[in-house]
Amino acid sequence: MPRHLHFRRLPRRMPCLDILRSLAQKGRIVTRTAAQVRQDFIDFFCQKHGHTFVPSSPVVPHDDPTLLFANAGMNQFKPYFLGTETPKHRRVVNTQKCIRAGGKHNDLDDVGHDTYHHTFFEMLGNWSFGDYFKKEAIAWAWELLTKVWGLDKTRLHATYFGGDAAEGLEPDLEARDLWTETLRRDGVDASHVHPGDKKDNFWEMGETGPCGPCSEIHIDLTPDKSAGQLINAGDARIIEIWNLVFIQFNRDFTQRGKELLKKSKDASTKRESAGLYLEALNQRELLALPAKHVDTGMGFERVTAILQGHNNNYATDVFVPIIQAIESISGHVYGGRIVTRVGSSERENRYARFSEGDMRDEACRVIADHVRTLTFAVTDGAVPDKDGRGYVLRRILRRAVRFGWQYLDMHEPFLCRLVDTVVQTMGEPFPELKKNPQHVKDILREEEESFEQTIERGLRQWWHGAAQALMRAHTSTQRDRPPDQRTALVVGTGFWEGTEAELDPVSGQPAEKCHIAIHGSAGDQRRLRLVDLTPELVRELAAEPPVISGEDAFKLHDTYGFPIDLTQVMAHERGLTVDIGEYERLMEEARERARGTRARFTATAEALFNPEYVLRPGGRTEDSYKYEADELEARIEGFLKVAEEDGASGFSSGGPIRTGESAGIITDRTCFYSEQGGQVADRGVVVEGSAQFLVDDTRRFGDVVVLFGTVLQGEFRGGDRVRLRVDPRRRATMKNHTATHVLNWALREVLGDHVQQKGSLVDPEKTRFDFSHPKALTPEEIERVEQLVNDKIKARLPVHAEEVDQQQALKIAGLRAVFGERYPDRVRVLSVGAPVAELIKNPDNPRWRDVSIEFCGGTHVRNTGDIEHFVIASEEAVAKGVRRIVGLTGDAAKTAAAAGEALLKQAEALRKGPPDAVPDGLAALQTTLTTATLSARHRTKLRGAIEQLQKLAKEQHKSDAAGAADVMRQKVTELLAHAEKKGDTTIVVAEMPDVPLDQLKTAADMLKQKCGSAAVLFGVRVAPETGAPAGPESEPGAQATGSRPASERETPASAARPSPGPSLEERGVGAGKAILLAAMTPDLIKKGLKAGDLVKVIAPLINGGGGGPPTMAQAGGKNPERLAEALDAGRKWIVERL
RNA sequence: GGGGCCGUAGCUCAGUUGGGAGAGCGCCGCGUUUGCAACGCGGAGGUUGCCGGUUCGAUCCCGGUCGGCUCCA
Repeated sequence: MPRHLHFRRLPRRMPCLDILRSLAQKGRIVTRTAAQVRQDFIDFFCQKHGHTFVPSSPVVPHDDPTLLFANAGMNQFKPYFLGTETPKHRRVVNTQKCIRAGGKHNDLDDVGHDTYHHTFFEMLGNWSFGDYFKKEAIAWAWELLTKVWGLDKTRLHATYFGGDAAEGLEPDLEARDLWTETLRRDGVDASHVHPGDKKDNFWEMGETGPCGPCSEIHIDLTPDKSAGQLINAGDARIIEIWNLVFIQFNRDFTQRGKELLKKSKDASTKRESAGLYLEALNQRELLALPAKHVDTGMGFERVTAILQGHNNNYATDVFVPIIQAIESISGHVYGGRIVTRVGSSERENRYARFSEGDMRDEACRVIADHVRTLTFAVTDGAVPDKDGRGYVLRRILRRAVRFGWQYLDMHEPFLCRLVDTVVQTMGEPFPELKKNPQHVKDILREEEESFEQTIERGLRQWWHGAAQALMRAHTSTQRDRPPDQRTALVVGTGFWEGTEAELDPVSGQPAEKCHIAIHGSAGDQRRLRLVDLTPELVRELAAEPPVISGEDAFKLHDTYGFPIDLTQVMAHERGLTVDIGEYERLMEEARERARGTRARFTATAEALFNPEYVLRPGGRTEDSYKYEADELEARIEGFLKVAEEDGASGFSSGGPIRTGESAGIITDRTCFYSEQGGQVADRGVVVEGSAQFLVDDTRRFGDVVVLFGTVLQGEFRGGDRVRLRVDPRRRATMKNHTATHVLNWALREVLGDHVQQKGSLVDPEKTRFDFSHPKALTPEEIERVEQLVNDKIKARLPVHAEEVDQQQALKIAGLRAVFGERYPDRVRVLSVGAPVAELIKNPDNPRWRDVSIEFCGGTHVRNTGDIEHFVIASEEAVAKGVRRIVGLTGDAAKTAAAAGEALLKQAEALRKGPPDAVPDGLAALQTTLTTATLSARHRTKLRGAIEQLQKLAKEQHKSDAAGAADVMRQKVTELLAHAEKKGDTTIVVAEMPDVPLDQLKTAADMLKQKCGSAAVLFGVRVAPETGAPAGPESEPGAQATGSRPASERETPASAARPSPGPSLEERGVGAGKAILLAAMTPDLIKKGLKAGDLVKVIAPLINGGGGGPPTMAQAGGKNPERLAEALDAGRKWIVERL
C-alpha cells in the first residue's frame, strides 16, 4: 500500500443537484427510495397507461446459448420482434436484471474507477408490441420524468435520429416534431431537441432484422445548465437517462444483395469472398414493418441517483447498505474517494493507480458491485466455472476477492458474508433471492477458498520469478564492485543448510558476505523467508531495482492465474519492478491468437445458430403429432439454406433443393421432436415418391420447427406434399426418457428430498441424469434405486400425459419441477401410474408421492413395461455436490446385465484356476472392466474380485522373484568360481538365463561388490513368445459365431485376450530377442572402460543398439543367434583395454 | 472456440543429453527415552492418469485421450 495517498474527495451530493431539486416543479422536494423509484415506474405504466407487468427473466438465459447473460430488457421479448412468437400482452412494463461482463458489452474493468459503471444493473422499460408508437412513448416518458418525478424540465434534452445519407436513412422528423411540440407546450426551448447520428440514434439487432431510430433523454447536471451542446460527447456533466427505441423497419438484403451474397459464398478466395460480402452489405434495404414496436430502457441505478440528488450511483440506497456491510467486515471507513489517474490512455491509467489514490474506496465499490452480480447470477443457476458464463463469473469473483485481499486486507472469504445484505436490499422486488441464499453463500465461499489456493500457488511462482530477477540484478551489480565488497547470493528451493559454498558471482571464490533468499515449498519456513526480502536488502544486493521479466509476469498470469496487479504490488513492496511493456506485448500476442480463431468461428456460428434472423415472421409448425406418430403427411412451407462459411443463411419459400444439398425444411406440421428438456432431437427421413431427404437434426425456433439435413436423392420444392418418417431409434429414446422420470422418483425415494434434477440427456443409447447429492452413492443405494425402477417396470404402469393449467398442476403433491426453470401457463404433466385428471381433481392425496409426476414435453412409452429392463451403468461426480447417473434400458440393459454376470463367472474361474494364469487373466479382466458397458452393481463386485486376484498375483510374483534371486545368488558364486582374472580385476562374461532385467542388474551389482574391481558382461536369449493362444474357445460365454469384429470389443467375454502363458520376461520383449548387460567398477571406468561404450560396440552384432551410463549399460537386439559371438567380442574388448 | 501448465507412494512434491523409480511427512514393527509435533534402526506402500507411436530400451521424446488448474475470446 503506497504510503502517501492522493485523492480527490468526491462530494456526496453535487451542489448542482441541490439546485435541480429546488427547481423541481411545484416546489416539491423529491426524495424517493430506490424501491419507490422502481415501483413508481411500474405503477405509472400499469395503472395510468394499461400496461401489464412482466417479471424479469432470469439473468442467466437458459434457452439462449448465444447470450452469456441477460444484458438488456429486450432479451426475453426478442421472439416478439422477430415475429416467431405472438406476444400475450401488447403493452408491457418490466425491470430486467442485467449483467454486462464479457461479450460485446464488457464493463468489468471499469467498475470501481468511477461512479456509474456496473456489471449488474436493472433496466426499467416499457414496451409496445405492435400497439402504441412514438407519440405515446414520448408523451409518457415526459410525463413520468417531469410530472411524476418532478425533474426540472429545463435540464432535460432530447435527441432524435438525424438521418444518414450514406446509408440512405431518412431523419426521424416525426420524433423531432413530437419532441419540439411536447417541450414547447411546457415552455422549454426547441434548442433542447438535438439530432443525433447513426451510432447514437439508430438501433439494430444485427446485420439484418428489425431495427429503427431511437430517441434519448439526457439530463444536464451543470449549475448553469450550460452542457446542452455536450450531448453524447462523453461528458459526465450531461448524461443519458432513457433511451426510446422505435422499431419500424426490417432490414434485409435486396435482390442484388442476395446475389452478391451467393457470389461471395461461391468465391474461390477468402479475400474475394469478403469483398463481395461487404458489397452485399451495401445492398440492403429497409422495409417498413407492418407491426411497429416500442422498446425503451432506463438505467435504474442512474435514475435513482439523480432522483436522490447524487450523480454517484454508489451513494444511493441501492448500494449504501452493501458498502456499510463491507465497512463492518473490513474496518475501513468508505470515503467515496475517486482515484486520480494520470496519463491519457486507458492502459496507462491501469498502472497509474499504484502510485496514487485511495484504492480502498475503489475496492469497496468494486466489491459492492460484484457481489450483486454474483448473488443474482448464482441465484439464477450459474456457477463460477472454467469456461463460458461460468468463467465470466469466476473472473468477477476473483476481481472482487483480489481488491478485498489487496487493499482491504480481507484474507478470509468475505463475499459470502455480503450475500445476506444483497438479499435484504433486493429480495422484495426479486423474491427468487430469498429462496435459497445459503446455496449462494456456499458456492461463493467455496470459490473464494479455491482462489486462495490459486494465490498460494501463484505466490510460489512469484518467488521464483523474483529470485531470477534478484540474481540477474545482483550479478550485474557485483561486477562493478571491488572484490572485498562483493556479496554472494544463494537462491534456491527448500532449506539452505549453510554448508554449501557461498560464492562471489564474479570471481567464483568464496565470498565475505552471504545473503540468502530462499523460496520453495518448505511449508511455513517459506513465509518467514518471504519477509526477509526487504527493499533495503534488495538495495544492498543490487544497484538497480531487479526487474521481474515480462515472461515471468505473463506466465504467472496466464498459467497460474496470478493477477498482474498483485505481481506488481508485491514487487513494489520489495523494491522490485516488473517489465510491464514485455508483459503487455505477450498479452497482446495471446489476444491476437484467440481473435484470429474467433473470426472463423463466428462466421459459421452466426449462420448456423441464428437462423431466426431470416425466418419468416409469423410462421408456425404444428408439432403436437410428435407424441403420437412416427409418420406424418405434411406440406413443405419453405427451406432454410445454411451457408457453409462466411455467407448468411436465408429463407426461401420455393426452393428447390436438390441431391447433395444441405438445408433445413420447414413444414406446416411435423411429428419430429426437436431437442428440448434434455431429450435429443429426432432424426429420420422426408420422402416424396423417390425423392429422399435425410434429417440429422431437428431444431425449434420460436414456434417454427426446422428439419436439418441433406437431400439424398431427387428434389424438393415449396408446397410439396411429403411424408415424414422418424427414425425408429426414437423408440429407444422413449424408453430411456420414461426411465429417467422413474429414476428421478426412485432417487428421491432412496436418498431423500434434497435430490434436485440438475440436468439430463436422453438419447437412444442411454439416459444421463445429473442431480444434487453431496456424496457418492453406496453400492447398496445404487442397488436399491435400480430395484425400485425395475419394480415399476414389472408393475406395467400406464404412462399418462396431459396439458393442464400451470397453477393447478403446481398444487399436486410430489410434483417435480426443475429449479430455476420458467414454465408456460399451460404445462404438460407427465405421470407414471396415475391419470392426470385424478391428480388435478385430488391434488393433496399423499398417494401421489409414490408416483413420478413431472412437467415434461418429451416423448414417452405408453407403459412402463415397454422399458423392459433398467440398469445403472455408472455413478460419478460431475461437479461439487452434483452426481451423474448413466442408465440403460431395453436390450442395452439386458446385454449389460448379462455381460456383468459373465465377467463375474470369469473372475471366479480365474480364482479357482491355476495361479499361473492369474496375471494375464487379470490384465484382460481389467481392460474389459474399463471398456465394457456394465452395470455399476457388477462393476463394484468385479472390482472387489479383481482386488483379491491382484493380491494373489502379487504373492505369486514375489515368490517367483524370491526364487529367481536364489537362483541368481547361486549363479553368481558359480560365475565367480570360474571367473577369468587379469591382475586384480575380475572379468565375468556369461550367458544368463531368461530372467527379469532387475535380477540381472542385481547379479551384476553383486559381482561388482564381491570383487571390488570387476568388468561384467551378461547376455540373455529371450525366449520367443509362446505363439499358441490359450484359446478363446475355452473362454466362458464366448460366441463362436464369428460375428463382426467391431462389436467384439463391446462383448466382454471376447475382449479377454488369449493369455501368452506364464513368463517372467521383460514386457515388450518379443520373439527372438537378445539382451546385453554390461557393468564396470569405478576403477575401470577411470581406465577408460565404460559400460556404455562396450555395449555400443558389440550391440550391432546382435542386430541392435544400446547404451547407458559408464557404470551400467544395456542393449537389445533381434538376432540371438549371434549372442555368443557378441559376448566373445565383448570379452576381447575388455581384455584389450585392461 | 483457441492457448499454457500439471497428473509419480496415503499426503506434499523431487526426478534431463532416454538406461536399475526417490525425498519429506504419514503408516507399521523393533529399540532408546518415564512425559513433547523427541531420537535411532528396520519395513510396508508404485500399472509414473489412460491409449498408441518412435527406440534395443520411455516417468522423460511425439500423437491422442481423460481428469485438474489457468489465460484469452
